[in-house]
Amino acid sequence: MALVFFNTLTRKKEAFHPLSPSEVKLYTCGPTVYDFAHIGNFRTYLFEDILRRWLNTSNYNVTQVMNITDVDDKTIRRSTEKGISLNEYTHDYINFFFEDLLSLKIEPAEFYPRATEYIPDMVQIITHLLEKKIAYKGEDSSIYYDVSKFPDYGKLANIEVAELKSGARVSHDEYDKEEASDFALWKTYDREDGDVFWETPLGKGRPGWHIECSAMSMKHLGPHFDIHTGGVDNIFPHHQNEIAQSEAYTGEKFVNYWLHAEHLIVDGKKMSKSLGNFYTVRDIFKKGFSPLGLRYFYVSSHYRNKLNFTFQGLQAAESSVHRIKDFVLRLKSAHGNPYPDLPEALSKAYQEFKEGMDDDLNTPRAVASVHELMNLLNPVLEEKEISREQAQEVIQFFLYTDKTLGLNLDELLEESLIPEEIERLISEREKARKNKDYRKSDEIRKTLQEKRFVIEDTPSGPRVKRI
RNA sequence: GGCGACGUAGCCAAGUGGUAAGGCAGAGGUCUGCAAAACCUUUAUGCGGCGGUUCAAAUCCGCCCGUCGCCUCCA
Repeated sequence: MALVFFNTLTRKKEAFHPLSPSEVKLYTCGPTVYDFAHIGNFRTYLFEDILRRWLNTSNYNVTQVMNITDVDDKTIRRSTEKGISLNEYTHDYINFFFEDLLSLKIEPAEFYPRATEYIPDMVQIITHLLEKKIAYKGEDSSIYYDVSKFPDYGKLANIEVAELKSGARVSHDEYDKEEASDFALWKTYDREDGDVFWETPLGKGRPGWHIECSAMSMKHLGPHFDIHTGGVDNIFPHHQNEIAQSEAYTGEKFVNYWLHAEHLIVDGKKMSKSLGNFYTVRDIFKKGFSPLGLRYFYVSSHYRNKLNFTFQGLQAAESSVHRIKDFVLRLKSAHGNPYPDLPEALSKAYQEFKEGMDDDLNTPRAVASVHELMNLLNPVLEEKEISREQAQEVIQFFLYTDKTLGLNLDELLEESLIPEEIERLISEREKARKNKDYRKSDEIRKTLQEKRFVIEDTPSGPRVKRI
């Protein structure tokens, strides 16, 4: 089976065909850097990482852009409150964001454009839209997009614009635009903006939110590209508006596949600071959970289903990661007789992993194939009925799956090399144990623990692990 | 009010017509000087409820119940 994605645009699973046979152009909506990103944000970024990794594994060359929104109402307000410049303020949160990406082993995108660095590109698009009479200047001198000029407006979210206009939450009085459903491309300068403004042919002001993504995506990926992703909350209005702006500007189709990640909820409820169920990834690590555990937790659910975060669930993920790591280390020291059924089991595992991933990134299915193989081989390993060469083949399978799952198994295998000094202590301890000198053996175990190695005695001798 | 998603074991989660994957937790066991870890066995006559279609339904249809999301700048 070939790779299929659920496309929000058609609300169907579609076979994936990039515009250019081996290249994929991918735009992923990134953070607004007004605060630390939370575990819900990272669910989406992790989904995008899995997407990127699977495309790579499927032999596509991926060019990924992730924008950084470093100017908006919140960043301006908070930097003003703190009494520092917008740049100073966002600088820190950009760094924190990259640290968090790194800790979760999210592979870097090719480009991380910042909104403030693309003002001229936005101005160019807006100017063109004004010339085409698709945009207009409102009573407050801000520039708005006239959605009635875009026939398919609302299609992405399956929303009728006619109903929008009478929507309960929209009050006409508050706006200087002609229709409540129109949206801002350029916001004219307001006192509250402080020293955040750009003098442009459009007037003194700052960009609206949606326009940055149109400008930055098209700049790096061209007017028409393959995949655009984000959280479900971005479907409307953000992504709809991007389509309207971009297609009106270029006259051609903007994006072929729109993929959206469902939200993470906490204890069955929307995460919010007032409920006390709001966590950043840093909060999670402070509680003693590992980045890989959190990664596995995200992967254990399909990206289009709501994911209910609980500490019990996270603990389960941690346990699963341990089990996988342990299995891989066991494989490393395997040396027995060849296991005749291995080739069949392995090819089945490869096939099921691939089928799961190809089916709209069904990670729970893919992960199950890994566990099934472990369930089959653990008893085999117990009986030493697998050869060193075969164990290597199984390790290759795990490394293959790990290119997508990202549990750092390659590093684990490298680290599993035990320094000579440690080996010496282990054999010394074994000697003491044989002589029933348990005081000495326990002492050595303690010493090893201080050097961050843990000993596990098994019928076939001691095993050592790094902690 | 409009649009939409979801409801499978104690918890998490696959499965969209052929008789319930997988994980965690629990229970029992193996191993062990102790410890820790690991490994093995085991856990849903049933998939929110009630009807219907069918030889066959978690899967299709209808109604109901429940949870949640979006509906103008929240991933």
